[in-house]
Order: sequence, then structure tokens, then C-alpha cells
Amino acid sequence: MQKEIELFRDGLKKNNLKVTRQRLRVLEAFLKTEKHVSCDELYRLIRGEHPEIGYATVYRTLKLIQEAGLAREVDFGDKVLRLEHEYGHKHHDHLICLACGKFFEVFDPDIEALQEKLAKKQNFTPVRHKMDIFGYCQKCQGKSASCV
Amino acid sequence: MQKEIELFRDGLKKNNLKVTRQRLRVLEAFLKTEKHVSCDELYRLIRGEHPEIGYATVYRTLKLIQEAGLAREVDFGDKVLRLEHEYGHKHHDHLICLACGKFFEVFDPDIEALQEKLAKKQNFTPVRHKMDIFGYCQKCQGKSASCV
DNA sequence: GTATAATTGAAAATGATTTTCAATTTCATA
DNA sequence: TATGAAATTGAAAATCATTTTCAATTATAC
Ligand SMILES: [Zn+2]
Ligand SMILES: [Zn+2]
Ligand SMILES: [Zn+2]
Ligand SMILES: [Zn+2]
Repeated sequence: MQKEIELFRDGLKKNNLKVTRQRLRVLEAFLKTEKHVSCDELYRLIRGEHPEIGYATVYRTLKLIQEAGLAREVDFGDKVLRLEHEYGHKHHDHLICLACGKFFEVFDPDIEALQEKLAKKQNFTPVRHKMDIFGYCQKCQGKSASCV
Repeated sequence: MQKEIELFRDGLKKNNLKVTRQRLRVLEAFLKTEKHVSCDELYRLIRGEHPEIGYATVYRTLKLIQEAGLAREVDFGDKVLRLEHEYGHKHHDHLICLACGKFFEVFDPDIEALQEKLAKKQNFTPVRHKMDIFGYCQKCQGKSASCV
């Protein structure tokens, strides 16, 4: 966490941006949660301890956190922008339960290799990818999507 | 296209919904375009020939087209809901160019098999998946994302 | 044809995201 | 440590895609 804070400060300095109390609070809150958090969720978390920090500041700081390479966007198909930790977290893909909403992080080097190959075959230079598998987790076997 | 129209009519009848002039116009417009079209884009296309058809009708009909199994949602990460043809189009994944926005439909049975295996290993029952590879197409090699 | 129930289009509502702006704060420099 | 230019802040408003409302219109079963 110390390393992340340092990277954040460096990212700010590099762009002539200021290190503020609010920005540090937002970063800390983001680093503390291991979920795939939305801006709104993070704002509500922070509000408990720091009700003086506004939504816009959380929103803007999340952009800065992304720019510093500490977070990446994930999309679970629920129309909400979510962020997950990037620093110290290797690339992975997701299994997402249609019933309970839980997700699992997975990684398969064979799939990754085939993805490279697939792109190259089309003379396409891959930069990044997103692979999300939707279905039912062990606990939700047999349930339909409606059981929340 | 005749088959698709029939399926659409069947879908409506099955749910006690009415076959209207507007719904057929929207379906035809959707079937005619082979792009991954958004509601707004389709509305603008239709407006040329049928300015009397409202946005809400296009929006609502697109839902019905999905429910009839004729369209599926695709997400290119641009925050807009897009639909592509489903009927007669096998499952595929996408290569999406970060520079020019063009996309290519791809399919790799080996990847599909490994995806199944990966999910099963976690006792997860896969239903559907999304795999999007972002990068640069042949024409845009070496360009940065800013060149549109 | 009539009755009934569904559909329509315009406009308003929604909900996440993004911007505006005047007051406040940071921080390089003196 | 004081100063002042430049960046930041929070509240509120704007934006933008999506979704709903509602009174008038239309499809369809009888
Ligand atoms: Zn991957
Ligand atoms: Zn589950
Ligand atoms: Zn696939
Ligand atoms: Zn496609």
C-alpha cells in the first residue's frame, strides 16, 4: 500500500497536480476495498469517515488513480463502471454468477496464448482483452437469473 | 429475412402483442444493417424514411427483437448499448481496433473448449461469454489511440 | 363493426457520469 | 514562514443514454 501511495504521488507530481488530503483519502479507501467497486459505492464508503468529501472529488480522483496505473476498469454488464486494483494484480478474467452476482477471478495461460495467436492470424496487434464468462456458481446451480 | 420476420411475428403473438406497422419497420431496418448498431443509430436511419416513428418505439421494438432471439447485445466499451444479428449468426468474439474503431468477428473452437474447461474447474456452469480483444488492425499498426 | 387491450409518440423521468464555478487550498518561491 | 499563482474542492447543474408515463390511436378477436 505504501508503494501504491508513492506511485500515486509520483503520477500527480509528473502532471503538476497537487497532493491533497481528499485525494489521499480516496486512494486509501480504494486500496482498502478488494471488491470491484463503483464510484458510487466508494463514495458511500468514504462518506462514513469523511462526509466532507464530495462525489465529484471521488469521481475525479478515481480517474487519477487509473492514470497512475493503479486501477483498471471492469465491466460486469450492469451498466456501472467498476474499478479493480491493477498494481500488483496480474491480468485475469472473470466468471460472473447470473444469480447472486458474485465473481471469480481466473487465469488460463493456454487461453491467453491462443488469444494472441488468434489476433495475429488476422494481422491484428492485440493490446488488451476482456473475457467474461457468465453463468451460475456452485451455490446457485439450477437457479434462474431472477433469484437475485 | 422472411424467416426472421416470421420469427418476430411468432414471438409477438406468443406474448399477446400486436404486429404493428412501426414494429415491422424497425425490424426491417435492423435486419438491413449489418453493423453493430445502437438504438440511436437505428433511430436516425429509420427517421429518413419514416419520420413519424418515435425514438421510444425504436427502443421498445429493439427489446422485442432481442426477446424474439433475433438480436444480442454487444459491448465495445463505448458506453453505448449495441445490437448485432443473432439469428443465423453463430457465436463469435471480437477484435476491436483502438485507432479506427473497426471490428472483426472471430471464432476459435479451441478457446471455446478451454473456456468451458476453465469454468467447470471452478464448479461454475457457464451460460454465455464475452471475449473482446482490443488492439490495432493491420491498417492502424503503430498508430496511437488518438488518431480516431 | 365493436369492444378491449395493446401501442404509439412526445415529453418527462431516471440514473450514472461529467462539468461548471466561486471559494478554498496547495506549494514553489522568495 | 509568508506570498501568490495555479490547482482543487464541493454543490449544483449539465449531459447523455436509457427508460417510463400518459392520453390519443390502433390492432385484433369476436
Ligand atoms: Zn485474459
Ligand atoms: Zn452464485
Ligand atoms: Zn467465444
Ligand atoms: Zn459481432
